[in-house]
Amino acid sequence: MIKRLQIVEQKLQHIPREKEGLRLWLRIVSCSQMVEQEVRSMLRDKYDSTLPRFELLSALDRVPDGLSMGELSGWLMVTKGNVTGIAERLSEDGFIKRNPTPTDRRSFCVTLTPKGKKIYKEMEEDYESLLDKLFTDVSLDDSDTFTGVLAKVKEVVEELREDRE
Amino acid sequence: MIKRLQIVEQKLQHIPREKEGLRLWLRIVSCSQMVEQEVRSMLRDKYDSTLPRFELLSALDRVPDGLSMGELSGWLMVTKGNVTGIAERLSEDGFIKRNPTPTDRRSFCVTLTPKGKKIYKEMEEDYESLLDKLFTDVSLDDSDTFTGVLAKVKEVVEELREDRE
DNA sequence: AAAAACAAGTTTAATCTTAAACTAATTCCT
DNA sequence: AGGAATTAGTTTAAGATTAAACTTGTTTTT
Repeated sequence: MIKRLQIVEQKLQHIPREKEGLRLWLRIVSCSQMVEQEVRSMLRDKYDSTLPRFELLSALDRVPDGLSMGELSGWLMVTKGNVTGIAERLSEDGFIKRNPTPTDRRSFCVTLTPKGKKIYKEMEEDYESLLDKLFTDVSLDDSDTFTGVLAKVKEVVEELREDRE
Repeated sequence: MIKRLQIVEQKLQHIPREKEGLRLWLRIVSCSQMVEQEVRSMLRDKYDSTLPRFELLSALDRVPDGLSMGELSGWLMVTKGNVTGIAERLSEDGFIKRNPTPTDRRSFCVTLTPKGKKIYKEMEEDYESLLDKLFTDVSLDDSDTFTGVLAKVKEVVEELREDRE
């Protein structure tokens, strides 16, 4: 059985040395895909849940006062329509609650229910220990280098977007 | 208007310094999301196309003899059912062709049509110049560090998977 | 050669995702 | 105050994605 790692390397061989950005990008994507796959498997097998659901719960857990649908959309970096769907299902399962906002009748304040808090705590523990395992070999130095690079790239994207507006 | 960058940083503040792996992972994810968003916009606005379509064409462009559906699935790291759908739409648009394999009647050899080759070449140029722009500030040294880190993480994931089998 | 095991792709049902159009509420402008 | 512009969130239509069940063809085993 051929390893996915090998496939990616095979893919990268076709890319000339000058295009280092492209090379790096493809490596980032393939690594992300693999890690996400692991996280998804864990969430599905152990909690019958998904990554988007987990991420929404995670956002709410970090902001005990709750978030509006729009804030969730920004926080998760997905469209508002997307949040509507995920929140709907989480709400049906009783993990979150959509409270009316007194000052704005269009808006909700979404919060975790006790049930949601409880399940999230368990998920979070498994999630963090999985990532800890996967990133265990990464030194603090490398992590800092990495962080700097990612920040630069994100800055460039931000600038590009601002130019468009 | 609040920047996504700021939202991510806000998110990360809640994470204790010990959990460096988690921190790094969230940074990778948010950076990937932003870059992918840019690529998607470009492909949609300029080619009325999508990233999965582009990636399938890209795989075929690099292997002129063609790939089977299963090979495409491995190459793109997605399920076979997923490939079926994307290939179907690309085929309808006349960008790819599914040729029968003489030695195995279950299998196809998928190749680019001339039309597909032509459009891919144009897309590829835009894609590469976009990534070049986004990664322009990344030094070769940093890129090497990065590559090492990513390789390590992927190794760990591979090992984890092997253990499961 | 027949049965069993396996492999290549497709289908299905569910969730996710997006962009764009839409509804309803709020704010801004004059 | 009253109309215009903006904003919060939903809906819609189409594609992407997955896991699991399935169909058909190939290989292995006995």
